[in-house]
Amino acid sequence: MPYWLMKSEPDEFSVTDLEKRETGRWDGVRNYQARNHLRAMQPDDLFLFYHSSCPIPGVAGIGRIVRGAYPDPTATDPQSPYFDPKTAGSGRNPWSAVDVAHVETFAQVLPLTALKAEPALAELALVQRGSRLSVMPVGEREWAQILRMARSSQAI
DNA sequence: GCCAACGTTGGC
DNA sequence: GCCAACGTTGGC
Repeated sequence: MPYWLMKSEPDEFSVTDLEKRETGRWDGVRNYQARNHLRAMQPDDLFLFYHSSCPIPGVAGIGRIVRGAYPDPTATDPQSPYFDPKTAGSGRNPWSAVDVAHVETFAQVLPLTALKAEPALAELALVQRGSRLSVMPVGEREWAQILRMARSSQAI
């Protein structure tokens, strides 16, 4: 089963927000590469919930896909901050959303700095120079490594 | 707030 | 189809 990582600004939508609501819709992705990853997701796939553009960027918890990709309604909703006029005018919606459920909130965020410092994670797309991709696959070995790191940082 | 890196747009 | 200009992402 594939694993994923998805970025969100915690001011907008954090792992604790997801925890409170239990489920949510992951929408607003407006990059084709990221969208293609969304479309590859299947129910029960797990993902790392990454907090970006915040005091401590890093992996904050785990979520699970509960519904595979479907047309992103925010693209055609003029009230949405993710409204895409081009999509709305075209009658065809190229953007995708998935539904997600909360699995776990880490006691502490596993910071990006720790991920970058770990040689076993050198291949991770997240730590590549200049990577801005907001939805990306995570290899099984990397997944296991990141969970180990998250667990051990909680034990401190 | 700065800036590097990247994606997108639009003139030609 | 090229490529400069612009906008966005996201760490620092």
